[in-house]
Amino acid sequence: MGKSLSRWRRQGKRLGIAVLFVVVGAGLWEFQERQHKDDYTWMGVPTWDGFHPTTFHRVLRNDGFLAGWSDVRANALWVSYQVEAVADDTRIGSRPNFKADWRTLWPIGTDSYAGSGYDRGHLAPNYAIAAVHGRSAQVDTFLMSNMTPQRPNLNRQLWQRLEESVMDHFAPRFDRLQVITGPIFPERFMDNVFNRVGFVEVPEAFYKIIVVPDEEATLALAFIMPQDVRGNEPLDDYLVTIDEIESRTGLNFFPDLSSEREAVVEGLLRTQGWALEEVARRPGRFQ
DNA sequence: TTTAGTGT
Repeated sequence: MGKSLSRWRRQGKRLGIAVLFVVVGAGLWEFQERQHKDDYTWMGVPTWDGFHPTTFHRVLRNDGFLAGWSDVRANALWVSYQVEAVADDTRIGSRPNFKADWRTLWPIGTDSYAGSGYDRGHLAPNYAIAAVHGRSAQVDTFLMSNMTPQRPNLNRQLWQRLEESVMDHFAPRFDRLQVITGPIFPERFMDNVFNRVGFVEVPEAFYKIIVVPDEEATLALAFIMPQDVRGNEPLDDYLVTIDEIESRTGLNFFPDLSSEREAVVEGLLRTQGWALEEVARRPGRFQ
């Protein structure tokens, strides 16, 4: 009797220790996860309301950026990263090779865009991530989970000019920026469901949100650029409010923003302070 | 090939 009681106690103790390990481990994991998200986002990662297969996604952690991966669209619905001003003469390492990403589940190979007429367009950009976050982050931007089918005129010209403006014009003005970028799909899922490059659904447009993450004086600039552009259009032709991007993507950006500030930051189109006119017509590098 | 790529 006494023997079985002490064995029971011993087992109880072991179980207690195991539970303690799980609790502490889960707590550390959660802490680390939150830390990681805080480093790469501002006012929370994008969320969505209700259950919709087209907005449902899971967060992939990369070095230098997060990606909200949709298994339904085989696209990242958003990528989130921060940049800061770097020296004018900053050089980055040579372009890494594109790389398949096993986390996507879909077998998206580096050659799966070949002959499609679409470029493998970066969502989180090579240059900005490399210049700010280093080589291993740069390598992660070449994961196929960070690619989306983009028409060459957009990717190599208009979109490239926008990305260049972020690092060469906006970042030096404000020191630090929060950027969220991603694809936009036609309103009706069935209209576009078979419009794919391999497994990857082809977006009709792309958005980029650029925010000065200042508690008091939040400035935000947002763009939507369609696939079919010539490439030399002025950047400010594509300005939109964050609200418009939210309504076209079904996502909620900066969910931790108070509703009063959200109304201003997301609902109004304010370009004061950005000196957009200085870069809007700057030519691209590749034409 | 200056921060974007494809294709030979």
